[in-house]
Amino acid sequence: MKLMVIDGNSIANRAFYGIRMLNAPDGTPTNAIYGFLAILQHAVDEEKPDGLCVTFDLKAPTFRHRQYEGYKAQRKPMPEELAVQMPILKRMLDAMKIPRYELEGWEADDLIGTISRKAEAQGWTCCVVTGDKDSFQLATDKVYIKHVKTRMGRTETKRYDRAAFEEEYGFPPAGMIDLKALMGDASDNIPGVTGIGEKTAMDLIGRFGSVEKIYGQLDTLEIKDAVRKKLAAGRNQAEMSYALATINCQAPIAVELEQTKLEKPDNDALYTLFRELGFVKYIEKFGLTPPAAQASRTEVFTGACTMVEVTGPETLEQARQALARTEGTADCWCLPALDFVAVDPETAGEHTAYLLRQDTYDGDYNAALGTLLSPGVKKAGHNVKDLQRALLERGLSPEGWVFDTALAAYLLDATAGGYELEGLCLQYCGFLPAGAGNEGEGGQLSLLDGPTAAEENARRASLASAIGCLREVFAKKLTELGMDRLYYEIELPLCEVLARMELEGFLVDRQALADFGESLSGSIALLERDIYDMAGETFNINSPKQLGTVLFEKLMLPAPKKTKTGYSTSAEVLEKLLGKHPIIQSVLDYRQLAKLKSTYADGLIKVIGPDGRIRTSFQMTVTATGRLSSTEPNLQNIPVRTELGAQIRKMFVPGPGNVLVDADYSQIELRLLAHVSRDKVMTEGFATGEDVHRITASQVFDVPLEQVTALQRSRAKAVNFGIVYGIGAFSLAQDIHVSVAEAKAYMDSYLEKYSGVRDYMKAAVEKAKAEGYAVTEYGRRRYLPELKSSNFNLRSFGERVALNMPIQGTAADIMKIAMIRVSRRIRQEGLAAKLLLQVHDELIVECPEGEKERVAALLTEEMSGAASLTVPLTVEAHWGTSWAAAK
DNA sequence: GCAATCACG
DNA sequence: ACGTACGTGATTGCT
Repeated sequence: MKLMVIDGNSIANRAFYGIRMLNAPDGTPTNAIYGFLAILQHAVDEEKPDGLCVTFDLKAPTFRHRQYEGYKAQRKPMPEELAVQMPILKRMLDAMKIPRYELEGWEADDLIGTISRKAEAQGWTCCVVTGDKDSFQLATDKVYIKHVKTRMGRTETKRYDRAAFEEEYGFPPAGMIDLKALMGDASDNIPGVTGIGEKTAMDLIGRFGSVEKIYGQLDTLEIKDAVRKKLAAGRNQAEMSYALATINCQAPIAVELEQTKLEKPDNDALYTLFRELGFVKYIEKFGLTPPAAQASRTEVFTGACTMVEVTGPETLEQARQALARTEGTADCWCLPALDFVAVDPETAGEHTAYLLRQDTYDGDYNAALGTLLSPGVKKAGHNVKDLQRALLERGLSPEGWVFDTALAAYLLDATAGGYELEGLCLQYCGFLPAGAGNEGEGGQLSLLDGPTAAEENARRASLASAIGCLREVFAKKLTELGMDRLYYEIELPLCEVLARMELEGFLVDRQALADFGESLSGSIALLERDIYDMAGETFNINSPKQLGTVLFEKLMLPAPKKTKTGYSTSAEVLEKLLGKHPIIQSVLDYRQLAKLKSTYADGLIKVIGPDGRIRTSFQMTVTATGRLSSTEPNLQNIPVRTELGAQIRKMFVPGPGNVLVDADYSQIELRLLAHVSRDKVMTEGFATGEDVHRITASQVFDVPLEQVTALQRSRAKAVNFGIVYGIGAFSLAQDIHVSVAEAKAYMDSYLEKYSGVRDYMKAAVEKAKAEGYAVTEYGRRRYLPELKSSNFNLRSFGERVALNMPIQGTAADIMKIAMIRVSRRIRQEGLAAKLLLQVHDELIVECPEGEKERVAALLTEEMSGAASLTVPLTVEAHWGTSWAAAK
């Protein structure tokens, strides 16, 4: 029999510091709980114990405090973020039916010692799971320590039984006490002998065995006289430290090993807890089901309805009629794969769900889909933009979508990370759709038998009905949070605009891209040879590790300032070394060309469609601020800043007879800063139509506008940017290569001249602190639990975000409004123009040559008119026969 | 699967 | 004393 004893506080601590911040849906930090569970699971899997229990420290002073008042005196209190997790962690253990032991006046280690001795006495093996070394002294032939280390989010364990301990330390486990008696323990404030550190102590114990033996023959030991002196002087300290470090295995607790035997968790309690914490994965892993009280609700959405598979004209007509009866009420739910349509059994008056699948439909599947999802049927879906794109690809109408559960979840919490239907359903509706977790994740179920067709259909029905349930909950919440306009008038209408943009794609000149790639290959080969020559060896220049070794060890270039897991070889570091060795320039050039080739030349060629066009995918639920992002490929980071990189933009072209029109907002974020801060000076500056950075330079450096130098303007520009990001003087100094004092002077001068901005910055942070979130002019939120953190860095980050999010986010809102307006105007005016791309403050449209003036004017009007601010919202539009030419 | 790097606004 | 700017995504190397 084997007992596993877990050192609760120690493991919670490891988990807390080793795992990135996690939050439950309500904002409660959960990283320590999550990590504890992960470590627990891992340890149980490895050790397969028969019994399991956890010990905890209590706040009350222990007998050691009475022995020595300095004991743990300088120990910092547990961080608030961890402290709030402890009661929840204990609740979790209770729900898991894992006994936990804590005793006033005793430490967890004493309890562990007591329990392990008892287990040993009854012939059990005992495994102690801890992150500290204190309990190593407990190791015997039957008791071993499983030492847990977390680093970089990974947990590693090492087993210390008596033999392993002796091998590593060179003396038996009990020597651990003697070791501490001599060297002390800073974290517990155990003094040890003054002047004796780890090395000396290890040596002494290794050679002479124990404190007792050392003091018994102190005068004759073969040691340096200095050490002998220190030992003699510290005898009292050593004896007291010995006592403090000794784990007392006689704690008065009643432990019945029988009680520790593994039991099935309390399903209802654990389900409820995991649901509160948002631990969807663990609900699946533990096979938990909703408590009976919630089950009735689940049933409505899963098993209770009849399933009609639409397999031909007859069933199609039946489904069409059912849908017609529900017209206008949005009770048709569509699965992401566009292969399932369900009708709410309650509102439709009949408990029926209709399933249409391409593989089982006998007839024109597209036509059937068009019938079920016609514009007149008001539909709710999850990721509507993708559904619309799929419909458009089949030549069907993308209209009639009135709710998107993914978008709603995103507006409710933009930093949640993912918006899987299963997780949302659990979090907001209180049940997990049937069959969730039975697939994927390498679960055993899927390895044995796949679900039967009926089970699979039930799963789909359940998922589809989750959309119906979520819609009810979300619609209410959006209204409560004042997000109706943002949702129904911005996000939802934008879906169709984006779906059409994705479908359209951007034509690229494949041949030119290939030629460019070829020419890069040539240059890269030359640079490669030069670099190898200068290095005196060949190595992988793409490997920062190898490059670091060559530059800083072989060529002995001056020690780089930045080190994390080795040398940093970033462009920023290399640029500082530019004059020192010719290899640096070559490496920088190599890096630039390699990037252009791999990511852009080769990377883009790979994704060109058969019609020569590249189709990106816009993500609407990714960013914390409300911006879009672009993936597979990312068309929002096509090079432009360097001349060579900008070549790539020459290969983005219009179709025959067409031109590209490019329109971008001029300084939209700074204009928004002027607007939201109501700063008089900045607002007036924008009203004059002068260059903002120039105006700022004139203000900050106190010179007339016409005397502003190029250097002053560029520094002012950096300050302008920095302010929007909530920068500090240090970073500004780094950025523009001036002293910190000088940077600070610029910022002070800036905030004095633009005092409205200073007031705004203060007010924005205070407001976010009071309300718990930052918000845009259109009501988009970003929750900021960081603002309450006791961690200085995390809190400072929250403060910068509180400044930046309303600005970046409002700009994103305005651009979304503009896109919808532009799209409507193009349709109203009957133009052939097509929106192709959005790059945050820029729109690219392709249109026939003859439309270019009208389109440029239209873009300018609709973008400028998308918001009315206290400053003009200026737009610049250009056209040309490539993206490069249209800038 | 993560870290380092670098492309964009 | 700390540690140093907001928001993204793709590629590469390495464990």
